[in-house]
Amino acid sequence: MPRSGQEARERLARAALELFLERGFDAVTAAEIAARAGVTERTYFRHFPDKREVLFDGERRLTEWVTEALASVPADVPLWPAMRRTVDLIVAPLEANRPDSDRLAAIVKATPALRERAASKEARLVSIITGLLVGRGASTDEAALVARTAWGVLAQAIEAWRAAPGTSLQVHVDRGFTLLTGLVGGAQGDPPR
Amino acid sequence: MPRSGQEARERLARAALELFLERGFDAVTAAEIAARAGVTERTYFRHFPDKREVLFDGERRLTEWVTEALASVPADVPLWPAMRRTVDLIVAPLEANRPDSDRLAAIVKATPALRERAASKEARLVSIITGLLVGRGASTDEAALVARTAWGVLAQAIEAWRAAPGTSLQVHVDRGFTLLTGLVGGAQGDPPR
DNA sequence: GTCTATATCGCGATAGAC
DNA sequence: GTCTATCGCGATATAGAC
Repeated sequence: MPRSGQEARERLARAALELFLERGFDAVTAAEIAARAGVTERTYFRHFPDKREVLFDGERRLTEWVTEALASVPADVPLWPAMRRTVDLIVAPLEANRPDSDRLAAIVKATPALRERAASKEARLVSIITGLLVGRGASTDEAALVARTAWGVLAQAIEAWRAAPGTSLQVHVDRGFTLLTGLVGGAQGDPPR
Repeated sequence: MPRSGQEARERLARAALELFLERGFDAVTAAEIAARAGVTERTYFRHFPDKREVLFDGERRLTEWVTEALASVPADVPLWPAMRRTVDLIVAPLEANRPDSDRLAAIVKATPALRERAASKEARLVSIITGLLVGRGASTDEAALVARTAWGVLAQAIEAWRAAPGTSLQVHVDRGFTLLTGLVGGAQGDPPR
C-alpha cells in the first residue's frame, strides 16, 4: 500500500466516518478504523492524537474560509459590519458543503464526547477570529465581543438551518442579524408582545 | 472516616483540586485522588463519571444562580433587558466566589482536556438559559440568540476581569453591554476611528 | 469490589520514496 | 544513501462491565 502519509490520513478519515455512521462512535475501536484503512493502530495515532480528532480534520477548512473572507473585507470597514460581511461570505461554502456537514453533525450530536470536542473547536475558532480582528486594529475586548457575538449569530443560524431542511442558510443568517439588532439596539422599554 | 456519600464526594473534589494544583492534571491518576480522599478508585468513579468531572462539581451552582436570577425578573420585562438584569444579578455571587474560581480557571486553562469540558459546560448552560427564555414566551430562535449573546458578554467580561486582578466584574459587564449596544445598534456607516 | 477492554504513547527496527 | 512513514511490541490508566 502507498507510503504517502497524506493518503493514509485521508483513508483513515474516510474509514472512521463510515464506521461511525454504521455503528456509532462508541462501538468502533481505533484498531478497527486503522484496519479498514489498511494501516496499524499505531499509525492511526501518529496521524490523529485521539479517536475523536479524525472527524474534525475537515474543519480546518472552516478556519481558512473565515480567514480569507475577513481578509477580503477592506480594512476601513468598521468592526461589526466587517464581521457581518465575513459571515455572509462563508455562507456559500457552508451551503455547498451541506451533505457532508449534515452527516458529521448527526454523529457529533449523538455522542457527548464529540459534542465536547466540537464545542472546543468553536471556542478556538472564535479566539482565532478575535486575533484577526485585533490585527485590524480593534482592542482585545472589542474584538472578542464582536467575534463571539457574530459567531453566535452564525452558529444559531446553522442550527436553525439544519432543523429546517428546505431552507437556505443565508435566510437564517439575515434573520439572526436583524433580530439581534432589534433586540440589542432597539428601544429598551418595550412591553412584551 | 465518615461514611456519608456527600462528604466523600467533597473530599474527592478537594483532593483533586490540590493534586492538580501541585502536579498538573495529567500527572495525577484517579487512584491517587481516591487515595488522598481515603476511598478506593472505584468509589471515585461512582461519584464522578471521569477524571475531569471532579473539577466542575461546583459549576452546578452557576446554573442555580442563573435560574434563580432569571426567575426573579418580572415576566413582563422584555427578553434582552431581562437577560441583562439576570447577568447583573449573578455578578455578586461570581465576585464572592473569585478565589476558588480563579484557581480552577488556572488549572483549566493549562489543560486542553479540561478546556474542552469547560467549553461543553458553557454550551450546556446556554442551552438551559435558552429553555428558560422559551418558558418566558420567546421563540426558540430568539431565545437562543439572546442566551448566546448575553452569555458571550458575561464570559468575555469574566475573562477581562481575571486578566485585571484589581477590577470589579460589574465594571467589565457594564462595559461589555455598552460596547455591544454601540457596535450592533449604532450607526453602521461610521468610518474607523 | 474485581476484572477487563481499549485508548494512548514510548521505543527500536524496517522499508518505501526521493 | 538519507528521510520519514510505518510496524510491532510493550506499558499504563481510564472507564465500564460483571
